[in-house]
Amino acid sequence: MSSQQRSRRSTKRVTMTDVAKLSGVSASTVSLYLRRPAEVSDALGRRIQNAIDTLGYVPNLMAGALAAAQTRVIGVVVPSLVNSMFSSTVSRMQMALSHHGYQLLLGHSEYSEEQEESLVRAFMSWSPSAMVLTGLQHSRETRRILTSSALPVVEMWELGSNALDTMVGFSHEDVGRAQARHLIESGCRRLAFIGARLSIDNRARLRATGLRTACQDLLGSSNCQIIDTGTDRMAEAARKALRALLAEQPDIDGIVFSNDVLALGAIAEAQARGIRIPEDIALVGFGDMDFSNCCLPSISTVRPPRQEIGDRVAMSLLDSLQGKAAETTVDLGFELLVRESSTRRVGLTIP
Amino acid sequence: MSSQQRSRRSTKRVTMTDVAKLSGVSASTVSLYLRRPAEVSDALGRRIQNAIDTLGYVPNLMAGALAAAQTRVIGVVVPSLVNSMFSSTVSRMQMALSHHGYQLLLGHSEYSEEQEESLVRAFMSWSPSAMVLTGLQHSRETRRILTSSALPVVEMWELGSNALDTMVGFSHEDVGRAQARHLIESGCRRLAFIGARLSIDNRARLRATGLRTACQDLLGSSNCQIIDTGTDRMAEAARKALRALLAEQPDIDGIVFSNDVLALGAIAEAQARGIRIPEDIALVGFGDMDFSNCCLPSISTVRPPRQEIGDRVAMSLLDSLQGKAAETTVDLGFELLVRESSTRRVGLTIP
DNA sequence: TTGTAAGCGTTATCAG
DNA sequence: CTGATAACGCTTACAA
Repeated sequence: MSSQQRSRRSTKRVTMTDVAKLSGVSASTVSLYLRRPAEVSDALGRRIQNAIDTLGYVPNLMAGALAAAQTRVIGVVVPSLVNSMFSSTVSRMQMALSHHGYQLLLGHSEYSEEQEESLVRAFMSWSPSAMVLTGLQHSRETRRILTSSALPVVEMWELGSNALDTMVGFSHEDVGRAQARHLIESGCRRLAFIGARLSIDNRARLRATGLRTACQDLLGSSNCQIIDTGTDRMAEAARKALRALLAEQPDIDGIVFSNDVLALGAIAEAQARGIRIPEDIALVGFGDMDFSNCCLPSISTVRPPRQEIGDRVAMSLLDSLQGKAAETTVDLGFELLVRESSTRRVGLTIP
Repeated sequence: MSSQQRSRRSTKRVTMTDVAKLSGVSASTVSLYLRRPAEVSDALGRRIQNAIDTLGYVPNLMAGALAAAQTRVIGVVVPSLVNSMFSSTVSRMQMALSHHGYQLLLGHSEYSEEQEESLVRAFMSWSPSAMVLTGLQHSRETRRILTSSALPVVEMWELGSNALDTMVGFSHEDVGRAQARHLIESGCRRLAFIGARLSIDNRARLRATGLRTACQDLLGSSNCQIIDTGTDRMAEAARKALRALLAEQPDIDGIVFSNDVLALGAIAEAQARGIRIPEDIALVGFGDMDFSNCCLPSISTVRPPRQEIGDRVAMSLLDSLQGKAAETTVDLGFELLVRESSTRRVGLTIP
């Protein structure tokens, strides 16, 4: 009758059972108290809380998640952590969601669909309660995994067709069009687009497309050069790009950049070559970075709703997590900020 | 003898048992195959892999973590996600650690000890395998929790005494001293420090202290004003701070900033007032931001080892996670980048 | 090399 | 409102 004792690793952690023992109730009551305190009598509640405090009990979320078959985790994939636009969004999401007991599992894809897929895979094994992706472009597998998971999914920072579930963002093509219209109204006639990472950054490409479309529509010319700089040392890459652009097309008078750092680099190059901004060339950036309003000339730019996106994603997530129906498309728009780099004195530039 | 059947939520997920059944082996063999494939015969291995593929099995990490009493999660707290210095570090950590199957649970404290504590608390319930904090300043409770957890802990971005476990970073006081020395060698005699968030950013304060110490040592004067701007709209705050500074002390000839955005703002203000940089006032920033080398004048600054910190933290973590002893102090140093904003023509400035 | 069975610390169900 | 007790899906000690 060897009542064999399986020796098992002794996790010296304080468990719910310990709390139950100390407070003289059953574990299920402790569990109930923790999850729905109102349903436990005051007397017991106090005793339990007491035990928790004296023991320093910390619930084991793993066990809880396993038993309840759900976690309070939300997987988030952004292209880059270093890009402060996405960080702002994530930052706001975290603030809002942590208030409701959710944790963010954060990953960056470096603008690669494969990386995104592998992150999604990794996140899925945590059985998250929801997933948030950036943009609408994903690998076939990513789409399949997410679709079949039936999880709430939010795609942010981009609007379009073919969404998985919910979209929160704005139209990048509209941004490009607005930038073009502004430059053209300022008197520019030969526009160009200088972007970083255009080959992989779908949203930047959409803005370039919008620019070109507007050129076509407003100027009747499809001659709008689009230049892709490398990915590193952006400001310097912009200088090089500007040099190349001017060599080929010296009469350029308006340039749109995929971000403000590029614009700043171009300003430096222009100053070095005696090109006047905005008189000779007007510039518009994207992102409204911290410095954009404080350089000389200050940079006209587009402010994306970076924080608003975070807030709305969180809101949407909380809604669907609580079973409420949420809007499936949230268009947050954007703001064109006209500053010195594109403000030409009237009379000088009207053709 | 009512052999009562507890009805339980049917998690329709594919489990390890399903895989086992389909491949005609036991669950433990599947488990073994997943963890140490070499110890399973090739034939079975192939069959198991097959079953996994056809079923689309995704391991449940919760269950695994619970059973093994350990997770592949590392909790990371940074002051701010939006500050790209920390993002770079985190980004590199994630790259390195994800290769070894670790996930990062990321949180930002907004430079508040209380927020940090509550994040640490939240992270602890995931029984992480390690924790990473920023800086050496933590609440008493945070220290207690971490100390008693016996987890590997890394404090990064700061060096000093009183570490919890391992430190990876550099000396901010040394940075301040180096900045002072550089300015003084360039001929400056009346220095000042303009910082954002000085009241809560311990590292910036340490740099200010270093600056003041060096002034004392090299100039024999403790007259080195330290100004704290607000936390928002930094570039504009810097303009205001510069104005205030000049009103009070018009003979200032060297200013150190707690980051490059502030320096950029000050440059704008100086240009607006006809103050020549660096001839009238020499400027040194901190952070080596993307734009620092591309504005006019380019900003002299200090490049912190942002990415190196991430790499070394990951390395250190992996070491201790594998039971190897790791260095407890890793000093990565920093680099003073002398650019136009502090390069005075010789002869002009020697007193 | 493979299988058996005992946990891991919760939550959910259901009976009191 | 409270308490037994059976899952949850996996790992691991141990036996075969």
